[in-house]
Amino acid sequence: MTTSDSTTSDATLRDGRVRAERYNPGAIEPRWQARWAELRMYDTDLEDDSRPRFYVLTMYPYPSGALHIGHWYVKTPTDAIARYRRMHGDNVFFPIGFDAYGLPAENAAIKNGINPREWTMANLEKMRGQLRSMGASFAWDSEVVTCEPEFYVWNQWLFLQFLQAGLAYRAVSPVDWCPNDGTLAREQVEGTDRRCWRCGAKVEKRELAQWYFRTTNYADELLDFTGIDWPEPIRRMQTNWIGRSSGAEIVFETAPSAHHAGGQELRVFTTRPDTLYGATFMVLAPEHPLVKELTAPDRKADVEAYVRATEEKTEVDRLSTDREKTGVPIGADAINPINGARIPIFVADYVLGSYGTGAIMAVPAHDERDFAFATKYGLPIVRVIMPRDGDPDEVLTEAFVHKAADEAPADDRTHGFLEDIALINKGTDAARELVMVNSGPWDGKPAIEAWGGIVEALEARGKGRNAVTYRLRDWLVSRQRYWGTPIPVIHCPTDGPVPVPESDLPVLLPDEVDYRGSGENPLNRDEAFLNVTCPQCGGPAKRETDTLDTFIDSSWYWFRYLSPHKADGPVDTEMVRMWSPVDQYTGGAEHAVMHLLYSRFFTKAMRDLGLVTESEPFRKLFNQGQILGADGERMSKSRGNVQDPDELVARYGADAVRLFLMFMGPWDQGGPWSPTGIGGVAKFLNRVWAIATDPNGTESGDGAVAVTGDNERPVRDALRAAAHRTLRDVTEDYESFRWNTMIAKLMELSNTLFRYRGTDAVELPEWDEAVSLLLLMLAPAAPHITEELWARRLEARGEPWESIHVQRWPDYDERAVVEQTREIPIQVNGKLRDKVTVPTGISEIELEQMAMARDKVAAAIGDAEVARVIHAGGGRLVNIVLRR
RNA sequence: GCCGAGGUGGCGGAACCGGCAGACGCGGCGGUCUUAAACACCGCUGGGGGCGACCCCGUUCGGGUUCAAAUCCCGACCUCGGCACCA
Repeated sequence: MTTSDSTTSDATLRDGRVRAERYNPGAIEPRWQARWAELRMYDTDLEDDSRPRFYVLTMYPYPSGALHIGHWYVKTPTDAIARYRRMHGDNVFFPIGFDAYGLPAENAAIKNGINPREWTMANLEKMRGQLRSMGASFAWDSEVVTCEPEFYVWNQWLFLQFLQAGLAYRAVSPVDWCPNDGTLAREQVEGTDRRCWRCGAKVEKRELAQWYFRTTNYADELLDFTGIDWPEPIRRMQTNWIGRSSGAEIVFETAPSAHHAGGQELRVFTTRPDTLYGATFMVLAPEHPLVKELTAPDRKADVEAYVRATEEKTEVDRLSTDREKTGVPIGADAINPINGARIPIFVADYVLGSYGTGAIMAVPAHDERDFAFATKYGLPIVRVIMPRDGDPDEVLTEAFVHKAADEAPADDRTHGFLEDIALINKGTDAARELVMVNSGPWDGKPAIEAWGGIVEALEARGKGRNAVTYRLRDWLVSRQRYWGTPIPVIHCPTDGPVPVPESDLPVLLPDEVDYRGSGENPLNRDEAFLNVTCPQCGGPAKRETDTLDTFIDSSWYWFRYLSPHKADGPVDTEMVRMWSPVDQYTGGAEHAVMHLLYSRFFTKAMRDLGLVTESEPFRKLFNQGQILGADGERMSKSRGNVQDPDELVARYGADAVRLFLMFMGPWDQGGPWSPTGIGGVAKFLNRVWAIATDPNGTESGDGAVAVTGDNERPVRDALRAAAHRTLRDVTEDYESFRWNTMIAKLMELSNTLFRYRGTDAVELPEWDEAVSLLLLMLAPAAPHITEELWARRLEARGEPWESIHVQRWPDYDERAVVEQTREIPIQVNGKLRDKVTVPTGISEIELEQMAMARDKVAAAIGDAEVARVIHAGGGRLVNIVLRR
């Protein structure tokens, strides 16, 4: 391949010299992109068993219309990882695809009357081109597009398997409902004021029959991150989201009264069974199923009014923590199973229907919320735990909250509460100093003993047991939307919901849509889609019109990359076995409790269905930061602060944009977008170009002297030292994705080489080696310019072309990096006074003498007495300490 | 309120283990080249003082440990992200 034709922009200067060819990314980049595609250089032979496999994955984009700079920010450094691994000889798989189902397509359809499929496909085609303009080494032959039947049929198939395995079920329950977007998963409701994650509208509650996936089955396993290397904040967020609390379920019974026979069981969950004697009332959530039944006739009006008021109350009001507690008595009592005490029952909205059993035993002495409620309504407060030397009659002014588990080692805590009985034995002495009071036989005993002892006592009588509760809910997967995977279910008037037989899959999503300008699911009006016969009885039935949450697609798409067109199953189990888990995943932290948790759930569920062998999807995860708009706000079309990468690419080239994004700062940090500074990396690339194409150029630095016989050796050593030290340090930076310092070091090397430009040094083999190393080190980050310069080097030597991207990553030479001399800072009393340059092997005594002999050092010491001299860090620094 | 990340020049950031604070780049100032501008190239650029060799101050703030602290400890303050009556 000839390389020196199209980029030439030679100009003859007035003095007759020919100006060297300038770096012209606009000419180079598309040419190499086409060449790589033509050679299918990045398609992966998945069967290749001869090399180590490395699966690099970046979160697939939603085809929203156009790439923005944020896509570049995550994808181009990920490409550098892929290219770097390839240079280590790995068989790298770096696929790409599109998360093609989702709301924006429908919103566009409603607004502009465009068919969602056409809209999506047009965007997708445009974005394919943009993705290619990155010069990323994607394995395009493995592309997955989730709105294609060959993909979503397996969503349906998996749904049926889940159904059969009891991992999917249908239930009527209050769901989060967005007026624009319909049903939302709990994770898709954001903020205290509960807004839709997509459109920002206020989310309401609605009672609907919906499909769920049983994520809670895996709650405990999802808490276990063994074997995966994920950022601590993500693990924390998931752990908190799952919210495991260990405690006890205790059975209260209603007391007989004028209107009620009593004996009705009321179960509560508590993390503090040790406080059972201090329970002075009970609270039911307004949604609690027994509220109606237990309410006394004379309390009915009040209770109903309260329950209705709760329903009407906005979620903002209900959930704000600092709101005053409210509630009403229902006119019934309960019996405390431990001591037979009769305590009143209230309904109050500070108890949530959706957590635990929807009912609590209230222990005002030891719970802040219960304390506030009891104080407000004048209910008794009975202290049951106090310090060993405390006064049992002391009046509490606030709840005495002391979680025994706080005394246990932090590692053993789950959510700050007692993990299990075994933990009690780990309680420290401080915990043992908290003793029971007002608790019958337990008085005087340490609270941490009562914790388990009381549960045991209850258990013996069938009134309680150890129990674990999670904040995690099952995953609501139904969406009242058109543009998604149809749920493969048929509703029959006689047989109820009936799964579509596997042989009838896929249930194709009809392409013709009639929106009539409303947001209502058009499937509800599609008679051909709707009317079917029941697979069981053959009678007329209706198809389910809800579609699956698009997060289902992203919960297993990376498995599908390994066999995107496989027609007889969702995954190729053998390929998955070879390639799983993904070695390196990159994407945004905003998916912490959604995609990244769902993916773990799916992997475990698919494992239990025998489809995959691994339990975790992604071995290593890196969360890059987010690029904000110049205004510091999230980039969005509506704010008008979106940066279009195409403009930058047109002006500076893809390599410069890639480098600039990497150079901005630490990758996990992100930050507001500002194009100031992109000129700096462009200048760097220009210099690299000048160094490689025109070493004799004159517009160079003047730091280096001409090479003569006298100084040839030091120049050679200096060139080698610069190149090999850079290689040593840059390799480390690549390994830990520290792009900004990696590029800074390459800039330093190029600055060094630039200073030698135009001198005889460029005739030395060490110069050639340094230039070669510079290109190799830069290749993963700036693939086009390095490929071009590499090709020219080969051409100049008459060697056949071979891509720089298949070269081996070089090893640095230990001998080259050894320092002959070293500059040692000399401190007096910790203040820098001078520096001395000494041979590296110098003894401490000699160094000390040299240091003392320096004028500045002597002046700083004056006539004070030297107390001692510190030689720090293996001769890195000398500190002379004076006697005071 | 709870959990997490962070606070270093005019700006983005570097300093990984306590050991020369400010690498690298942007911006700014001065200069070379040019009719001019752009490009390119060279020099200076944390603050203050001094003619000067140099000196003092300086990593959000206040304490502490240490020969030595941006780095470790204690206590504040501020910014960002997540969760939010979870019994």
